[in-house]
Amino acid sequence: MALRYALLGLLAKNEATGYELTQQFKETVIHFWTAHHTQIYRELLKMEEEGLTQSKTVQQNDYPDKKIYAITDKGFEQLLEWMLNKPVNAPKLKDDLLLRVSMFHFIPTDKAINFLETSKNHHKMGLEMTKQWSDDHFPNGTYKENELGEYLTIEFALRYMESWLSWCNWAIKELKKKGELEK
Amino acid sequence: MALRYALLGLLAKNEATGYELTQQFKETVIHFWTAHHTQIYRELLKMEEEGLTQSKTVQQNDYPDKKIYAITDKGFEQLLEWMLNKPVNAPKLKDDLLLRVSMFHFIPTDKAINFLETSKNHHKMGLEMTKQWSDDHFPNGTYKENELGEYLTIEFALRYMESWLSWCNWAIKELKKKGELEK
DNA sequence: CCGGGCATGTAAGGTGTTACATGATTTC
DNA sequence: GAAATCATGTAACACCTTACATGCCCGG
Repeated sequence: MALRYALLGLLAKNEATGYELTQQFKETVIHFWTAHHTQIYRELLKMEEEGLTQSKTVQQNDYPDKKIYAITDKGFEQLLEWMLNKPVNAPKLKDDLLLRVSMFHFIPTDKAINFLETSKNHHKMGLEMTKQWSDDHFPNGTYKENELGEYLTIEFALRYMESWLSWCNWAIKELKKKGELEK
Repeated sequence: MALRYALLGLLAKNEATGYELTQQFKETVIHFWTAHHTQIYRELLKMEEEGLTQSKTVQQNDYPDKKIYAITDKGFEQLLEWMLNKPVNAPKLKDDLLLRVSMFHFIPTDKAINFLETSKNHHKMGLEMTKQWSDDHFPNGTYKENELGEYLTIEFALRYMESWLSWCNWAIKELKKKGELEK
């Protein structure tokens, strides 16, 4: 059900196509919620059936036709009802890399270090890009009224990645310490 | 497929029942992978069929019978094959609270602060419990050979929760600042 | 006497992933 | 000449969640 509210939240700010919503997911929502485009399109169809959104199809000459979705009053009501009155579920993480880390005692120390170095680079790039995005959208820490949510969650994402990197450096040090002892 | 490897990883350390594996998930794995007991039982059945585990049933007088699973050589081979040669998937987070935070501009500031205060308490308790667990299992930062993975991932969990708390305090301050301006 | 722990599971439904399909235009 | 972008979706399958079921023991 939560994907639905994520989409309604975005549509409450601006009408958009499924494609645009997918892009927005990749830019900002991905830091706390993941979804594929196939899932987004499916959910948009269901919401339209239930009267939470309304769409208009726009013909284009050079590109495929597009379908612009807008939230309805009923949709916004249900969004607020969920936000204010539904229980907050516990967060769920699925981290493939950490799962491997939890079994590092089964593999050679140098391979373990390798995994962490690769992951460190990914997170470094992610941090750089998110920082850039944040600077572009909130110059000097200023934000518009309807950007409060984004402003708060992007800061979360930045801190999360920084904390990841610092943990990663610590873990690499621990493994190198262990590697030295093995020689 | 990853749940399977999480279970094999635990079984490679100690044979265990589905129930015990569920407990272990709640204690340590939950910091980077979530699974319900129903999923765990089903996966154990499938793995047995494929010869990755072997089980023996133990009769008990006061409690229900239990089924103790052990990893097979084939199971351990496949675990290593996955660890070393399969691509590492991107991490996936689903955080209901952050999803709401991303829409805080739709609700009154005091309600938003309330959400954060509640969540802060949850994370505080989680941090306390995890700290306790960590101190019990790794006194003075010492760990046994086959505990390396747990040692590294528990440190991750501690840092994650600390970073969460510090973000939460920052966000509450931002909201209070905003609340003042609105008066 | 009620709730929680012990211990296992089935069944139904909801959510997520992967592969495929279309087809023009722009960029390397 | 190949790949990416725009834009939408279907179908099949894999995975996850929720509700239900059993039944005894122990502590408050």
